[in-house]
Amino acid sequence: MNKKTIIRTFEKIALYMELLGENPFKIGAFRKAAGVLETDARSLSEMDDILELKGIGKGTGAVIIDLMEKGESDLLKELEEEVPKGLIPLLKVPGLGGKRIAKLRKALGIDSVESLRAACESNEVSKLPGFGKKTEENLLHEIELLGTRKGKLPVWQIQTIVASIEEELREIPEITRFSVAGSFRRAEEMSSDVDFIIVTEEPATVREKLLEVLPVEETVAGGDAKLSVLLDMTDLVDADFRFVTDAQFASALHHFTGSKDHNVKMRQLAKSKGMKISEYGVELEDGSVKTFDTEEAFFAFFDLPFIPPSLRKDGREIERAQEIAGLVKPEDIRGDFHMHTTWSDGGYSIREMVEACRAKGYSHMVITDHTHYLKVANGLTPERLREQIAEIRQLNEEFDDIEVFCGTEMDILPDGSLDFDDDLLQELDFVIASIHSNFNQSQEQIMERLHAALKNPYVTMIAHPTGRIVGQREGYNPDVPQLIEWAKKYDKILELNGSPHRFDLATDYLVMAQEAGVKIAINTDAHAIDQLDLMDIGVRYGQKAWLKKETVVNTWPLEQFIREIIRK
DNA sequence: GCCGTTTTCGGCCCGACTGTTTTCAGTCG
Repeated sequence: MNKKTIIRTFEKIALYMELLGENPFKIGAFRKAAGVLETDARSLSEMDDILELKGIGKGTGAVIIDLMEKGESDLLKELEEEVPKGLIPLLKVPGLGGKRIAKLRKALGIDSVESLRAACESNEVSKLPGFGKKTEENLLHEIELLGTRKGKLPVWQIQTIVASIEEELREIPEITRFSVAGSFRRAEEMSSDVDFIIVTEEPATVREKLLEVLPVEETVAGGDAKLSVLLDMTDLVDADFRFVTDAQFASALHHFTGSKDHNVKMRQLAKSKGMKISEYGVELEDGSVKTFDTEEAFFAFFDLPFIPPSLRKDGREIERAQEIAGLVKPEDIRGDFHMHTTWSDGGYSIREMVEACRAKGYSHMVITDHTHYLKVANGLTPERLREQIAEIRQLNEEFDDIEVFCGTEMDILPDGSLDFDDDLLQELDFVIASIHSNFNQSQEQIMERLHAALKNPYVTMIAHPTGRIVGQREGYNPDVPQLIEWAKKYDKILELNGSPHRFDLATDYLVMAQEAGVKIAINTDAHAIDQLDLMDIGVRYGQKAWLKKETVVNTWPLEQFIREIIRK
């Protein structure tokens, strides 16, 4: 028996109870119990007090005992016998929740999507109390759409969508200010929708203009407080716009940034002090509503530091609030150590990249073009690299406000050898090693390749260590705990590639790496000037792993960087 | 079902919108 099984059992029980239209708080109790086990870092064998945990009581405890003693849960078995499996997909139909499903089943014997479709078509549903013609039509419509609607979209796709919506919002004069909220603002890897907070005195006008300028496929809901639409932007995506007054902005932004669990925890905290949080402000004991100029002021009102959106997750961030001051912040970053130029597959010259980094106020940077194995990227031969080194050294003389270091992003070849000899590597300041080929090798082969790079005394860092593309490609499946152990042993940096396509290493691995005492570099891997701006989202992603400022080598002052990182 | 320095009963975050009602239930986020 392992923890995962217990968690899954709780979730299944909750699901079946939902289909039965059970008391939502009872359902919530099982979900909460699952969450308690999920967030506890210990393995099952390390938890001798599992029945004592807050959130585990008589009912949930009995399930755990059942699972431990018999390997199965009587409660779940009973539920599985009682509830037809065909009902489960019905929860995916928008507009259908546990109560309505239970009613449909009781009144009409609905036990699957198909039987619901038939009942709608023969107009039986609209005859039920609480249901009507419109509901029946909507259900039929949603059943048709079932499965065609896209699930969550990866952050890099959401980023493009957000940018194009923001362009439209800027053009509407009735909007005084706005902000994206929701999971994108929290730097989540995947989002199921996009949320915007809009300050306006004329919500109806703004709503009509939005419906005009956006590629609206369907209007889900529209009132004076919000507009919900389905947009057709390369993919179909749900978008929510909330209209608030200027005074309500900070509270609304906090509320619609979430996460849900974070909000619940904040509201419980307020409640314990006799106050009530809503998206419009904080209702005090005397019934008056206090609003805030900024989210900072909102948190300060509850004696909390500003909790960055990326950290707003399961509510535990509120208990860990005193750690936040020591975490890496975008403004701590002093340099970017992974970028490409026209020498390989980048779009801008070295000089243009340097100017762009100067404009960002960086004190140092590393140019890291590809190496000759990567022919598709016009990788540098040893000769061209030596020419590039000369050019960088000369260019560096021109600037006294930034230090430009010579680097490379060297391929680790399929046979485990490196693309350049040590003689050449030792002429460089900073050597990145990375895998761009033969992802389908066995884990042993992949690890041999990584080990070869880590053992090399001239290698500084492993870039995008797993090779994943968020929401699209798994990568080459390295044994990451082993990789972290080696990085520590050979004193190498592991990258958090801040490009939203990658976010590599992922959060859980970053936590492991930091705990192991491994240094992390957050880089943009920019192939163009504007991509240098990805540092911001990269850092915010890193905050999800509670990366401390000192863990992230990009925050180190130039002198420390030279002393501890640059090869002489 | 779980919880409790006001509690072992009565709460459990809060509000918008839709469609059904004729004041509100259900769903959603």
